[in-house]
Amino acid sequence: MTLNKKHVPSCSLCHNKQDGSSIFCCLTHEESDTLSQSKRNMSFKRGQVIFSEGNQPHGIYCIHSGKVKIHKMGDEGKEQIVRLANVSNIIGYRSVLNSNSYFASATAIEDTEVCFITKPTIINLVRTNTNFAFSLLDLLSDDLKKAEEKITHMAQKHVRERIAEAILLLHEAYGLKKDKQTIDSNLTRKEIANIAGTTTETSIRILSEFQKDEIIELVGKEIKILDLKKLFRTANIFD
Amino acid sequence: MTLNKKHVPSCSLCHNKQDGSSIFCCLTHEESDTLSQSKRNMSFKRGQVIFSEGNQPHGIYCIHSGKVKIHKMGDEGKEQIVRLANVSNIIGYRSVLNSNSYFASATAIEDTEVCFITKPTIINLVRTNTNFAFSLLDLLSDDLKKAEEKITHMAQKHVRERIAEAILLLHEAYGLKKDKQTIDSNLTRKEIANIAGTTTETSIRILSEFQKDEIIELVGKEIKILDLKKLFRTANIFD
DNA sequence: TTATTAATCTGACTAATGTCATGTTATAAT
DNA sequence: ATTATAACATGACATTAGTCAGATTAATAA
Repeated sequence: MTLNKKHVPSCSLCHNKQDGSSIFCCLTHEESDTLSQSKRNMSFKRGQVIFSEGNQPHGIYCIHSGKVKIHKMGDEGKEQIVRLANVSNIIGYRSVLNSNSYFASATAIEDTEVCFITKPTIINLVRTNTNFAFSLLDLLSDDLKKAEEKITHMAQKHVRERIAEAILLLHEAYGLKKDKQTIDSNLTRKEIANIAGTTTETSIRILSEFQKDEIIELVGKEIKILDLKKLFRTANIFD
Repeated sequence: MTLNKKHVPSCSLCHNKQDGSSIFCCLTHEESDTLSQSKRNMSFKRGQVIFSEGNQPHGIYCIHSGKVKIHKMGDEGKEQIVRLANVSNIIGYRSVLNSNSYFASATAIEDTEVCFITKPTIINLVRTNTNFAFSLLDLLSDDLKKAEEKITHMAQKHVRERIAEAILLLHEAYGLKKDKQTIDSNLTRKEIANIAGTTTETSIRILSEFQKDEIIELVGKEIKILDLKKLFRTANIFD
């Protein structure tokens, strides 16, 4: 990890706030400026760990560029990916808010720049800006909803459905490349397996089944979505 | 469901706040009084639905007495139990906080009295009492932590481990009867299966395996814990 | 009380998915 | 460019857990 100040604009100018989905949208100019001054910029190469399960959190990370996976270690040392984070997402906030150690790790899945905001800064914003508190409540509620949905799916769906769902998650989290077909993510078959809760072999087998069924096309490790509707049907998701 | 005013004390006197774990502990006397005046008391018989997946939430429920299961419907109509709530727990807050419809249902698993607090009251408390906001953030963070832990376990553990974990959850959520051995819950084998994400038959089979292994004793539908350590080991949980 | 339904239990069988072995193809490092 | 390592791929087999059927017991309603 390297510290750097270049290229990262002040929070008030940050282009990642433009779409209105950031929790920092509700800040006043003044608050944004304070945030800018107190934050630190960090860079992580693909594969580098941003924070680690069991460690003590000292702040939250706002992804300025790049992609990150949030993952937990299972009993037999098998990784479970519990969330995928993209540009403008914040990570590590759960542990900051209830003063536990990190219960999951975050690893850059491509070169990533983050802004690190210290815990006191966040706590202070919650105290002084009610809208910020509501944004955080909203974010957590949404994560909880998704997590409990996933519990149900993990418990009840077959691997084939879960793999389809994993591809849909990739699609939702990282979108498509300029060709408007290829998923903009370089996750390995093993990592896809670790989202769906299965083995690498099964993940490989089912992905090539999907290819045979003309739902997706595999170009190296890249995945082209040929039939999104069929993919939804395969995942058994109707909404 | 029936409305009643009897037997339920004012919020400031509520014995369920005594242990300090309630999110309402941080309220001032004045706030507690306002809360008391605005709340409504409701009773539900065993099996009655408190709120239903898909409906619009208008407030949160604080359990004054009784026990409640929070459950979602899976694709094939199979129930998944995602949380268990006991006296002093609040339910239905997730949906209130991000204005979605309920994504899960709540059903009384024994006769239950709840206090219903309207959404505006809650929103107002978040606005005016920072500690209350932090309590909610803490609660949500904790639920999210548990949920993501469960995703990992659902994905990676065998049914035997998940059933053991389900019994530990019952133990944690509802504790033991006066004999200090019998779990204080009347869930059916099917419901235990619906916590662990398996079938009724498998749940029955594995429970009697546990009995043969002298981990538990089955007395009708009641479960006596004979060897808690062994149960933890069977669940593959070490903390 | 009796009838009805729901819950528990067991066995036999089947389907789903994990495991192991092995080979090939990318990717990264020297 | 060459080697080493990780990712991808496929087959054979083993194991786990689900399905189906049928019997018994407990709980509930008429």
